[in-house]
This record gives sequence, C-alpha cells and structure tokens, in this order.
Amino acid sequence: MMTQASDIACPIQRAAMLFADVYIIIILRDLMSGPKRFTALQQSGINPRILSQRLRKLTREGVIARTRFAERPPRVEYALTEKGSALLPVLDALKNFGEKFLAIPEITEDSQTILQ
Amino acid sequence: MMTQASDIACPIQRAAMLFADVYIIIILRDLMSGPKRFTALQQSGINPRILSQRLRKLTREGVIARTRFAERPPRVEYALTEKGSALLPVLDALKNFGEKFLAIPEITEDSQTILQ
DNA sequence: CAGAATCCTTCGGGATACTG
DNA sequence: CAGTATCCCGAAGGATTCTG
Repeated sequence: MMTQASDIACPIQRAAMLFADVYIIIILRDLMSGPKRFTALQQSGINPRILSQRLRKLTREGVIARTRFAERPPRVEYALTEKGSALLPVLDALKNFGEKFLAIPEITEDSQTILQ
Repeated sequence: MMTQASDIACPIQRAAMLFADVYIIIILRDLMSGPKRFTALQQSGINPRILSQRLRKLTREGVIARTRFAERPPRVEYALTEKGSALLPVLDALKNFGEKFLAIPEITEDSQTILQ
C-alpha cells in the first residue's frame, strides 16, 4: 500500500499519512505555544537530522513557516501557519485521550515498597 | 529517544507513541463503523502480517477486543472497547482537517488538458 | 546557531506461501 | 477463515562530526 497521500479518497487516511509520526506530533505540540528556534525544538529529544527532515516536510506541506531574521547573529524561527493552527483540535483530542486513558503509573514511596 | 510511552510526562506524546501509525489509524477508522472481521480489515490494503501485529498491539492496550464466536465455521470479530471509542474525537479532528486542508486534486477533463 | 554530511545498524514492511 | 512463518530488502533512525 502506501501510495501518495493525495491519491487517497479518505480524508482521515490522507491526514494520517502526513501526521502519523511521533516526531511531527511533538514538533506541532511545541509550536502550538508559539514560534520556536531549531535549538529549542531539539530540546524535546529529537536529533538534528530527524528534526531537519521533519521541518522540511512540514514546511513543504504548508503547515509551518520558516523565517530568517536579519540580525547579528542571524536567527531562524519556525511557526505554525493558518493551516498548521488548524491542527489544534487534533492535538487537543490526543491530549484528552492521553490524560484520561494513558495515565502515568504513579510511583509513590508506598507503591514502590509494595511493587517489589 | 523513544523510551516507554508510559514514562513520558506529556499526554500528547504518550498518545502519539501509541497511535502515530498509519495502519493503526486505518484500523480504528474501520472499526468506528462497527465490529469487523480479520478479512474485512484486510480489505483496506493492509497485509496480514502487519494487520495481525497491530491488532495484537491494540488488544494489549485495551483499545479493541477480540471475540471468538463458537459457530461453524468459527468466526472472530474485532470491536472497539470503551477506551477505543474514546478515540472518536481524534479521528473526527483528523477528518475535518483532511477535508479542509488536504483536498484531493480534482482531475477533470478540462484540467487534464490544461495541465499537460 | 542552524543545520548538512557520513556511517552504520536495525527495524519494519511487502510479497508470498503455508496451516489449524 | 484467521492468522503464522519466511525471506528479503530498503528506508529510517541514532550517534557523531563538521561548517557557513
């Protein structure tokens, strides 16, 4: 399978073929709170090669925009476009689900003792 | 990166680590309309090895449930659990985005002529 | 700072054939 | 029908180094 996203009739599948990727979701999450620089995005634990790849893809798809500021030293920022901002509902839905159904197993002093 | 999903503090990332996969999203989409059999799910173009893998993962995570019916011949059905149904908002959001921003390039007779 | 280049390894996927 | 088993390959990812 896995042809071109644009060839697929189902909108869910088209969207999935673009965003079903952990790194992309992390990047989008990070950008939801405002524009970020390359180095800032790296802090989420994405190595530079992967990050660069994904940023290029998202830019190509019009989901984010790259801006170079003519400063000394030059600065580059990535920001969501209008199209990218339209993904907020997706991230919100993921967040709700994650909070309700994928809770972190609490490690209290007590439970640690018990669990051994 | 890519540790255990349950270790991650961010609920979006925990959810992403489970569902950021084209095949899983397709399976969930198919099950949203009701329980389905293995063969039916294969029709979406997923090969049996991948399908089997993903069904096992989703079952393990409590997102879907497998039911064997004692018939002749025996029948197996996969259905969303309550947890799985809670993913509807995610799929809905993906669908809305896909419809609005990832339209299929229309190939009309005219546009074909023009595009050459 | 914002990446590109290189290397190396592994994992994941497609195809196909087989089975209780 | 509902999967499992094998094979085989390309692509993707981690780590590290380098540079305009």
